[in-house]
Amino acid sequence: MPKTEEQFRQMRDDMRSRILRESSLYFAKNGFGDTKISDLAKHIGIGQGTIYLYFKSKEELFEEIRKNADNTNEVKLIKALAKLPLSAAAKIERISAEVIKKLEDEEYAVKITIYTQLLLEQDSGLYKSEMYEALAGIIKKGQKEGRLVKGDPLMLADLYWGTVYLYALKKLFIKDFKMIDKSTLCHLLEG
Amino acid sequence: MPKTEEQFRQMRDDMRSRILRESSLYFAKNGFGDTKISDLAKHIGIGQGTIYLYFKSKEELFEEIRKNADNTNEVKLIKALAKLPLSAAAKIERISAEVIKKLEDEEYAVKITIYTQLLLEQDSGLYKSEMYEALAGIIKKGQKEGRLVKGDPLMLADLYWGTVYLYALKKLFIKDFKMIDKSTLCHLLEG
Amino acid sequence: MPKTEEQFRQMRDDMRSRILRESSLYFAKNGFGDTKISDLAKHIGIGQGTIYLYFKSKEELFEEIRKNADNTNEVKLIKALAKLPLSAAAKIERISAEVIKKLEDEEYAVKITIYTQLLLEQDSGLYKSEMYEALAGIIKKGQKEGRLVKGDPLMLADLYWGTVYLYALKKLFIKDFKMIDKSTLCHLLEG
Amino acid sequence: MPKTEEQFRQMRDDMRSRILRESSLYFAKNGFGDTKISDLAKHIGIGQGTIYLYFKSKEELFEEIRKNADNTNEVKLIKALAKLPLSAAAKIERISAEVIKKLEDEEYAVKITIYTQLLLEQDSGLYKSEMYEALAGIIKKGQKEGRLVKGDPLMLADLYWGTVYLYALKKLFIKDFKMIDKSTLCHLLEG
DNA sequence: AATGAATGAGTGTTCATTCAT
DNA sequence: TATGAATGAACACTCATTCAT
Repeated sequence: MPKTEEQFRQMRDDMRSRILRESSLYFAKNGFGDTKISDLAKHIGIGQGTIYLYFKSKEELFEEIRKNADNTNEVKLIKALAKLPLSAAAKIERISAEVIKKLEDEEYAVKITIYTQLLLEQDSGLYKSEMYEALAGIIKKGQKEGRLVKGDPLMLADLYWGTVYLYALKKLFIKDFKMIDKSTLCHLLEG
Repeated sequence: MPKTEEQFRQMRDDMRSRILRESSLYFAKNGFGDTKISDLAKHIGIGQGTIYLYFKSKEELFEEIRKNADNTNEVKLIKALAKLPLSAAAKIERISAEVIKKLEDEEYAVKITIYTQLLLEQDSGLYKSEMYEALAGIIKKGQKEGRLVKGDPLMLADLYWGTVYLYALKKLFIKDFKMIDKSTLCHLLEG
Repeated sequence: MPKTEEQFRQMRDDMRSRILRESSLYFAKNGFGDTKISDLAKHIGIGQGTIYLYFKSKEELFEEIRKNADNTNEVKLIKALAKLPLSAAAKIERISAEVIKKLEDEEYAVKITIYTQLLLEQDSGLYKSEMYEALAGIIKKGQKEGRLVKGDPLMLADLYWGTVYLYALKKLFIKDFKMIDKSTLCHLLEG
Repeated sequence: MPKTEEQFRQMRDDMRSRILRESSLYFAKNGFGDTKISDLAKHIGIGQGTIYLYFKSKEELFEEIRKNADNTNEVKLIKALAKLPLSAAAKIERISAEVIKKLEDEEYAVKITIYTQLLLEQDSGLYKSEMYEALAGIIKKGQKEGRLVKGDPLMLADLYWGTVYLYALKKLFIKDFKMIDKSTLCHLLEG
């Protein structure tokens, strides 16, 4: 037994992450029903059986992917930003720059895609998400400062994140697409 | 039961339309792979076999739906509008008003959804669509008039229609959602 | 809809019974793990899918078969017999005649087989079965009458039914086997 | 680690025997199809791969077990006994005492179980077994001596060994079961 | 024409077997 | 030699499609 417990754990975690990562891309592009386990396994480059060593079923794998598609980092970023002594417009510029940069990474696009689709499927409305509310807070302040467009802050936040979702979709589906530029993204909220 | 030839034709056409209409909603919400014929039939309120009296296969039904999801009317509207002696801004306002009104109808939302997803799946890029090009034409003129935002007209058209797609999705998925208002939609293109 | 509700129910019940009957024979001969659904379906002469219209899973089908393998009729017979004004030896002769006659039917042999294997798998011992206890009651009386062999009545009942199980097995597995004759079966309990 | 050739051989033989012993118990209880190699390995307390160092396949392991379930010793015992100047009844008593004593050992019960099931699965009938024939020979003589029950000697031998199989099964499946006593076992054949 | 029970090709899942360590 | 993670052939199960009514 030349492997230490630690190395062993590492290998298992690596494989699990790999499956999650590759699967989320595949599911995001093809949907649940149109994704065959056999194709998925081939795409990842492992045997079908291997998937079942890490996940009980296709269903469970899918649920795990959805669970991982949280927005904790975005929320933290926005909340931290909100406290800084900057104009709302400047904050929105920072957020936009960050988001556009992150969208270069396909994994991030997948995360945005899955997260947004989750929100759509809960018919509770999109407005209960912390990410939306945090941005709405900044927008509200910006409107008082007079530099942002008028309108319900939550609806504007919704439009903003919706647009981000739009470009995440394009990232995933369209080869050689052109990313929205920062000024256009900011313009959604700016007067 | 001496029904006329005409009545027969009418009944067949009615059923065919009904299946197409209800199916397109179902496919738009659930995707192709996640839609079972048995569920679909139950949703429509007919037997599974009945679907096969009107369509050769699930695939053909889906293709028919995609074929119907054209944008001929939008293109006509925009092209007609383009020729009128109005400012680009006014034209965009007219288009926006029209689109927002049409989106009250779920069927229209389905059409927009399916059409956009079709474009996404062709990785040729979204920019070959006549609908996009027609709008881009108006934007180009508007930019010369100086009233619209700067930027590649085609990309701005893409943003515009993408946003429309976004609210079509919301219409389909979210009970009691609030539609984007005209001024916000116009603001996407206006300075 | 030319079928009445009643006819429809009848057809469903018939198919369900047919699957249960044929499956129990197949499972009894081959065991659960060695029985393939595809073989089973072929054996019954129906499609694989049909089995799943009536039973959720292979497991559930198996459980249903076990549930049906009760011994209610035997217990009733023995209890009724117990009350009659006959000698224990005569009663045992009647039971033996009945059992040997029933064993001509393969279905009965299957029932006995499955029932006995159920008892074996509960490691509670075989002695909690009503069928064993009812026979033990008759044996006890017979021992007082002096015509039966000595020994723990419950253990003798166990030997008796065990022997019946043995010949049920032979019925299922051996082509052209010779059934035990009544006098030999009775001799197990008679002095 | 300078182990001698002999020590190596010994270790290999020990492991092989251990796998055979534990597997035969497992197969006897669960059947071939219901026994998973992974469960079997866990039960034995070795890795799955280890089994394949000693046996080519699950099938071969099973065949090896069946091969070992011969009755050479019983046949020898009975044949030796047959020649002795004893009454048939005495011989049967000796056989019964021996069998009951051996059945204290679970391994012996496994052997009987597998051997009998082998006979059942050949639908050639149980009567071609040397063990059955050897006992039938003694029974035949006993009937002439007038001390044994009447009936076809081979069928009586069959009943006798079947009963032994019955108690082997109980030994394997039922915790705290009570073994048949010698007089009851002998009574099967005695008048 | 309309139905839904029946079918079997296709997909999800298991498990005997291999192989890197 | 011993291990158990990885594999893919084989099996359980689903669902698009057919067909008897």
